[in-house]
Amino acid sequence: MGFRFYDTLVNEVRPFTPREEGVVRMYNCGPTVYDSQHIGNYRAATFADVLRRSLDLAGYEVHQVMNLTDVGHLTLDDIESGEDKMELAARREGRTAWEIAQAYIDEYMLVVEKMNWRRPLAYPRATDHVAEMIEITEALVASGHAYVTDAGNVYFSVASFPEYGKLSGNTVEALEAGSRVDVLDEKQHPADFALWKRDAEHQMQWDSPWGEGFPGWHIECSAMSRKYLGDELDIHTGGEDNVFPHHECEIAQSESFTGKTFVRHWMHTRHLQVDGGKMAKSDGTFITYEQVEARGHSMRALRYLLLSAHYRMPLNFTWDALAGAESVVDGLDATIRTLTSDAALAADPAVAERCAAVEAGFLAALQDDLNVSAALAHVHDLRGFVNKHGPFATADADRVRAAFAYVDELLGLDLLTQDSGADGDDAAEIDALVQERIDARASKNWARADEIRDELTGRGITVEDTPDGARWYR
RNA sequence: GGCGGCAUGGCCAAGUGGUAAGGCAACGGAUUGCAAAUCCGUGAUCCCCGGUUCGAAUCCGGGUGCCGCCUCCA
Repeated sequence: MGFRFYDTLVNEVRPFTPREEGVVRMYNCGPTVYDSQHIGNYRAATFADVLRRSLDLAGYEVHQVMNLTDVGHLTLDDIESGEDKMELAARREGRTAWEIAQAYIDEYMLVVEKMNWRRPLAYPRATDHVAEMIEITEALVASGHAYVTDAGNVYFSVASFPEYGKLSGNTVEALEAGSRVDVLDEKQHPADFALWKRDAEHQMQWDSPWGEGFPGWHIECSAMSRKYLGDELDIHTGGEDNVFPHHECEIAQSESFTGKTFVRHWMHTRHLQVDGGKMAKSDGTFITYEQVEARGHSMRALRYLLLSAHYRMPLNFTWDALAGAESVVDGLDATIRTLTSDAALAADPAVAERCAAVEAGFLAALQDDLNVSAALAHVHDLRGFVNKHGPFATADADRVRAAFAYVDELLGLDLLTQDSGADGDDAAEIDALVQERIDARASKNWARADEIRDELTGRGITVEDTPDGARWYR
């Protein structure tokens, strides 16, 4: 069975078939780097990561690209009052737009590490691809899909693309009627959007056939996806807000330019809510990894929380929910940490059988439009099975670890490589204390035993007594 | 104002026609010197009203609430 994904274009779940067998070309709308990313942005990136990892797990060769938007992100339809996000941030922070972009890209890459998102083939920056954008814009002007105004701005003409609106369900007529923005005289239709802008105040300027200026926002994705993945993409993802106008405009540009179907499968994720309400970059109420860590939570827990809900369902972030996710991750760690094997035992056929069933069920759930919640039920089944099983034959223990490694290809929690802290500088000292406690317990000196355990606890070390002796971890 | 999505036990969250997955928390029990980890057990008729059906969380209609898009935003 192959994958089935919801396709925003047709509003239903349908079979996914890439253009080239075994290869998936996927473009993810990435961050705009004029500010820190918040956990809402993390959800979108985690969705892209889950999708990518699911395809990896199923054996596809995934050609993934995620853009970094570092220019042109302004209110395209209103040049008079519109403000470029980069320019605004530059003024706010007293730095140049270029410095702003680099600083937030650096921070984003830090989050990439923390959230354990697999790296795409490329993270192209818009400012590095202005030439490609100009190339498409020129062609669109030449073919009559775009026009140049007296002011030197270039707009795409939605009237030239009859299918405009097919992704979002908007119609050109409805957009015109519902327009809340004053129509610019220079635009032929209120829904026309900018491909190139001239603004002497703008810090970022490039030469173009229409004079110095900068590119519109939408054109970057058409240009960069084409450069790295070709004219026809298998999957294009983004947040639900990207459906309109961004992706609608990309379709118009790209398909007018190439004459081919731009994207075979459009996938969008719902926004994250916080305490039941909206969370947006423009609100100033956003939560970042810094708050999560300051509250003593791990990024693994945040990752688990964000991936545990279906991407098309609302997910309400609460600190309670994050604490719950922390418990789940701790539980998985505990199961793997306490997994024991005994070379004298004979293999139990039920182990390999159960592991295979878990893996198969896990993948099948993912193939069903990324039903991660259902997939997680299989992980918990494996966990319960292992906890109840007792010591494993060596080969069986390896099989269990392989099964956890399999699901971790998706979960990305580094389940098998958690550091127990046993190789720390003070490990020998801790071993000695643990041994002293063992002796104390043997002589029923509970006071001393508890004293030692309290001291270790204070140092962030947990001691567990088991039938096989005591063990500790940080 | 227009368009769209969602509403499942304390919390997170699957399930699109046949008598409600899974997890977290809580509580009771086992185990433990006490813990930790682990095991066993306990909870919902699915926002409200009406309809279709032998049968609905699942389909249809109405209502309420929340969210999103229409304007930069994952």
